[in-house]
Amino acid sequence: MNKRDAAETKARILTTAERLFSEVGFDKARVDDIAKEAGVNKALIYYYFESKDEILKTLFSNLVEGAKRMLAESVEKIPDVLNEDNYKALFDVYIRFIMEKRKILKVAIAESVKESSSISVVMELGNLIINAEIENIRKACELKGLDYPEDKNEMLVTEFFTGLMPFICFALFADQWESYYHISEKELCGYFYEAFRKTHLAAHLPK
Amino acid sequence: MNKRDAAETKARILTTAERLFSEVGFDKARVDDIAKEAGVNKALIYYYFESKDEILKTLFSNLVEGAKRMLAESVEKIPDVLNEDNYKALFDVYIRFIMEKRKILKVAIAESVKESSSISVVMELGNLIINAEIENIRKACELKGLDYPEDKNEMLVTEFFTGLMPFICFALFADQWESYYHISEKELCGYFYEAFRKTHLAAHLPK
Amino acid sequence: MNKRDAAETKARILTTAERLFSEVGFDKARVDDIAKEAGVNKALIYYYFESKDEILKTLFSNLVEGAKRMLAESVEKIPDVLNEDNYKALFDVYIRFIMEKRKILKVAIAESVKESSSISVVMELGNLIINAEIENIRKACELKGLDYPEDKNEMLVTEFFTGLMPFICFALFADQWESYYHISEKELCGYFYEAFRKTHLAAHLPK
Amino acid sequence: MNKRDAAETKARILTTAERLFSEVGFDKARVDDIAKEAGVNKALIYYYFESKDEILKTLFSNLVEGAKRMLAESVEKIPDVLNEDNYKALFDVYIRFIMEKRKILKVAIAESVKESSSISVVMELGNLIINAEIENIRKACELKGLDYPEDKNEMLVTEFFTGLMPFICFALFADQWESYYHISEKELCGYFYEAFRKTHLAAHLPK
DNA sequence: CATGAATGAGTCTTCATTCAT
DNA sequence: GATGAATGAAGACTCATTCAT
Repeated sequence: MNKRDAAETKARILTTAERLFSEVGFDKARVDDIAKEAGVNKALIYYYFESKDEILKTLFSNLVEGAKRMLAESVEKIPDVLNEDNYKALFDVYIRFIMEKRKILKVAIAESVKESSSISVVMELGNLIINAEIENIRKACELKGLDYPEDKNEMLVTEFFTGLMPFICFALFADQWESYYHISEKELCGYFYEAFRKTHLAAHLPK
Repeated sequence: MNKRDAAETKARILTTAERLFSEVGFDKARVDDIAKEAGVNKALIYYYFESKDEILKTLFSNLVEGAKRMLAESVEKIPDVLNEDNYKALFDVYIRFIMEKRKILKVAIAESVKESSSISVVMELGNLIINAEIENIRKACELKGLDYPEDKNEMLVTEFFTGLMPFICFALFADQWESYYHISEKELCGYFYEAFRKTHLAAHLPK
Repeated sequence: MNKRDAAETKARILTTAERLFSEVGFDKARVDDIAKEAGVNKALIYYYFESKDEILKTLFSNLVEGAKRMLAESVEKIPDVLNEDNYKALFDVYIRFIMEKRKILKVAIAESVKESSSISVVMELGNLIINAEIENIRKACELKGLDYPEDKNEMLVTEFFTGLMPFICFALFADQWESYYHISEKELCGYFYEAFRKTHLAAHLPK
Repeated sequence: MNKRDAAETKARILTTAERLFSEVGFDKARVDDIAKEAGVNKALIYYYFESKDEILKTLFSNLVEGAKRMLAESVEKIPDVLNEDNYKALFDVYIRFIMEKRKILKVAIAESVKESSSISVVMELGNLIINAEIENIRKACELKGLDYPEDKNEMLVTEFFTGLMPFICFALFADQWESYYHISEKELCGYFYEAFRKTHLAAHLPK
């Protein structure tokens, strides 16, 4: 096999692992099943990864890298986030990102909640995103000549718990919500934007 | 041993299981360890519970029962939730509940995120709480002679994703937050109230 | 099962492990096979022993204990070892001990030769035996009014490499020798005593 | 690569395997590690050797060939072994050989002790050496006009268990002995010669 | 109620060996 | 000769659960 194929094989292992981890949880996912469903020999998994743990770490660091890329792109494209159209554009970028990563996000939440995970991915990822967001807001305020809220801590808390977390929870529970309340993803997403706009955006706008 | 002790033993098993489940996750928690740390013989656990799964189910249904009790009490004590003082009182009730149950909530989230859990506890619990909340708001609007928002779906989405989820995530990540950002639980809680008030309450109040 | 049986089970595991370790070597011996041949469930082995390694350690410490007991008894029963009849009696005690322990001795040698084994059992066991032997000689010299050899190091070397090692190697290779040179164990043992007497005892006797 | 390099590669594999086998034992030594430490691709090992077993066999047959060479040379150079100076010279030849081969000797002993090894290297090597030795003695007796001991079996036993085995055990345990009793290799070797001379040579000399 | 002993079905990981290029 | 990728067959250890007393 040439390098192209080798990379593809490794990627297939990662994708399969991600799916299985999210479906049954990291601990219950069997390396045997990853191998079977990825169509590779089990030992090959250990040729590419040191352990089941390392697969997870790789997935997590891919997630963080993805977030960094997403943030860099969005900061470039969307200038004034306090303008409502732009806000919607940013919302869409986030939603797309979060829905694309929903599988690994489920795993990230489940694992981050455990005591062992010293610095959990969720904290790492969260810190990244809320700081970017705060920077967005700072720049928008500057642009608009608005007062920039001075309390960094309060901003962090606001962005994390009432900004980011609703998003992540949306990724976590959108599908269950849809079947529980018999509503389509599109509708749900619409409602969610409304809810988010009225609560989170509102808090950022000048009264 | 008399019934007093038996009940106490069973409770000790549950408390220990809850702690271990939250510390390492349900799947990684070992019945052996529950036994050891609860100071009972492993076989005794199987005398009281059919299986490890049943322990979890018991914990989950205790959680739901607790939520029902909390909601019933709060509805009784706090009439107009759109009044800010009352809102703070309700916030405190919720925070106390959620922080008291943080351990089992971690497990609930981790398990609910899996595909297997057909009707996840989080959806069940969420449904309970957001409906109570909506009823609270309805009554407050009635009391105040305000227009009651007609779109039930939007309210549900709002309450779940921007109301309840921040709370639950607070329970999930408060401790990690504290050590990550070097801030005390009390301060964090203060910031969280501010954030919550500015986003969520704001959305409910007439402009 | 009562304590009698439990102890018996544990002993059966040890005996079977000892046999398998000596037959195929520690590394190639399978825990599965120990279980099967001891007639116990594999998991039970891990109920009694932490690991395959711990089984080996137990066997080794039993060997050392056995040696201590043997030495204590022989020192009590046999006073003047430089008297030839007594020397033969001591030889018989050693031969019996070494042949009884030949299985675990094979494992001990094979493992002690590896670099990992910081303080190898063979050194530990050897030290025990050669010091006892030196003490025997010292007492015999005293009894007889003979000069006691003053160089401790030379005595240690002599006892270890030309006293103990031939014995241990006898335990290691007696069976192979018998089939290679078509000679019975009894004959071989007779020749070995002669050889030992002429070399080792001779060196201790006054010229 | 030309033949020079190929031979050198093969030799490097053998040397590395010998070292690893002696350090951790044949069974625990991994072909992967041999490859890595020899700086060759793992598959290349299988180009030169049929299997891991064949590597060991090659090492063992090299050992036997080396022994034959050593014996042939010593028989040529050293005529009367019962003369003490010559005896010392022979001792030195043996010691040099045995110390040079100590690594593979450790493996040989560890493997020979197992039941599987039908005709163990140690028996083969031993037979070679003790027969040469007996022939040495026979010639020396003839030369000196001494009676040559008639019992072949007793001679074999003597040479093997009290002559060869102390030497081999010296190779096996010299390093452990040095660190255990805090003594240099040179000192140890001196003591060993004394011990050997007083026990083994003594038995061969006319009283 | 309580316990020490026992078990079946996993579950991760390893490793000698081979294949394709 | 040389190599990266791939594989089958194990192997140590685990764990929820049950049994006998």
